Amino acid sequence: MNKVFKALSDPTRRRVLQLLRDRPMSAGELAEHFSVSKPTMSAHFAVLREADLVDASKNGKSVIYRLKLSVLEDALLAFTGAIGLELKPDAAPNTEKETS
Amino acid sequence: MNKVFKALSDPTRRRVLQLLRDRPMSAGELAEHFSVSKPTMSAHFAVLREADLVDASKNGKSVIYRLKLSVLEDALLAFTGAIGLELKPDAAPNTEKETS
DNA sequence: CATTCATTTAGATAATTAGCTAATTATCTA
DNA sequence: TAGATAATTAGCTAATTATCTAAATGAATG
Repeated sequence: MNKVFKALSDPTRRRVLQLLRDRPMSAGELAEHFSVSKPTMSAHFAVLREADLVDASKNGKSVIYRLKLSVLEDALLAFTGAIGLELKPDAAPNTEKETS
Repeated sequence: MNKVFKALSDPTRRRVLQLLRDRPMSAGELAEHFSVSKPTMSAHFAVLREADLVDASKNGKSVIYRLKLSVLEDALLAFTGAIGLELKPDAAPNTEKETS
């Protein structure tokens, strides 16, 4: 859980997660949304992978990142639960486009 | 919101919030729960104040810290909302002892 | 098979952070 | 008013972080 919160402490990384909410995206595609260098973005992706918040899979020349929503949800619920902030899952509709 | 997430990125500070969930506590009382020096704890309190996650009030020689649950809740809901993680407030039962 | 394209690794740097001890400030009490 | 007590500020260090450019890796394609 610590790694998740560390990962969330940077606005660039939070925004990456937000972008991945709609659909999986390649590293380069994600990087286009930010004004920092590719290697810097690559380092941010590594932090997100390390926290298990995203999944990376290679597709040809690209690396596709996917949001692991459940990991985020679990960490947030664990924390809010411990704090006495009873947010609870809302059988949450997922906005992502269907892959099937 | 960035300051809130920065504040939450340290386990000591998350634990402080957790302790304050039960009741307001003085700086010294809080510090007893940790194995770091008082000045270090004081710095952590400053970060939490800066993020508006706690309220500090002087009472004689002591400084009493209180959790500002709503600020935490707002930040978390703003983020989870943006991410498409529809946690929602649960009319949360507050464990804190009544002050009235 | 040499080139191009996508991404990551290496290596450097500046800024931030968490930690410490010592000193200061503010308040209470004998 | 002279301690004693609670907390913060000052000043320091070591570790981590976000950033960069240049180089390396891996995969597709002429």
